[in-house]
Amino acid sequence: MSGNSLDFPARLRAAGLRPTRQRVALARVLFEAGHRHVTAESLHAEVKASRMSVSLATVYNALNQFRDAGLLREVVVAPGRSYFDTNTGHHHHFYIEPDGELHDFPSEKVTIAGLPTPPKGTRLSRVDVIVRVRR
Amino acid sequence: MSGNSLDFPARLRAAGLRPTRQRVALARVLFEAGHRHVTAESLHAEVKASRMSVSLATVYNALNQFRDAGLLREVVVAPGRSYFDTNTGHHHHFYIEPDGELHDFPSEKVTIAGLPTPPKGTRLSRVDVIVRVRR
DNA sequence: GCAAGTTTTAGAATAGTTCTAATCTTCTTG
DNA sequence: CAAGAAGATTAGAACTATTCTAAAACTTGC
Ligand SMILES: [Mn+2]
Ligand SMILES: [Mn+2]
Ligand SMILES: [Zn+2]
Ligand SMILES: [Zn+2]
Repeated sequence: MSGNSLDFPARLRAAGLRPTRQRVALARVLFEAGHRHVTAESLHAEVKASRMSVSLATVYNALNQFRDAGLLREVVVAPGRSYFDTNTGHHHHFYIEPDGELHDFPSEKVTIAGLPTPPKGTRLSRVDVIVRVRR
Repeated sequence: MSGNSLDFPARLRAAGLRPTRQRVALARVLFEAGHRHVTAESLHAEVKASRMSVSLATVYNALNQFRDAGLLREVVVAPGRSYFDTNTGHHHHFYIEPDGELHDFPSEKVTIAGLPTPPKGTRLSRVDVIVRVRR
């Protein structure tokens, strides 16, 4: 009884999205294995290799819709490209600079103490920790 | 006896850069007041308003050279644009999401405990903390 | 099955950034 | 301080990631 069933049409419907062939194919690639970090281009290449072809515009549309629906989270670590993360829970990232690889690490064991209060008139939205490493 | 004198030609030379008219004008705008966070476009607009005109290509060249020389640091917080930061010391950022504003906060009072060790074959390069807030 | 609303798509458009190559400036050397 | 070499600036073209447009193809509820 996992909250993340493999019935992708149902999961899309639950998120308020019509389960079109393209969205189901993308959801399958994104969610059927463990957590993933993809770019629009990498996902497009992957889904193309998996028989069903989906246009790049649709990949961008789906990634933005999935993010807006809370199925994905967007991660900005490098100028010029966005990553989309199937892990929507609290966690942080290693970013391996030369190859552009992202790895999760849990936020549970990490303690951030002494953060100042947000500037006047603002509310906290999210705290991102990016540990940049090189080979 | 500040390490950051207002003799911009000398500072540029010390960084291994020829003190051309354009670079001196940009350095003045960037470094003569306190710490700043600029984008290429915002710096271009600012320097244009200050009498001397500098092409956008030169602004990009100078920002990249200043960063490579250690005079600036590049901050990636939003998809599609880079910020350049005149504060090159250890510190972290508030990012005010709707308006794209960046504010520093010192890393001295912030303690990050329990960070996992970098993946095999990698060395730590930098830890970025971005506190995203909205109005 | 049909109509009504949605989605997909190819290709055009846009935004931020980098590149090209001609011109101009700065520096070195005599 | 003049001349030449090396380096910098610039306009505009090119490039990359992403979004937009509008026409054709789907999905859905009846
Ligand atoms: Mn987006
Ligand atoms: Mn750059
Ligand atoms: Zn992640
Ligand atoms: Zn800063």
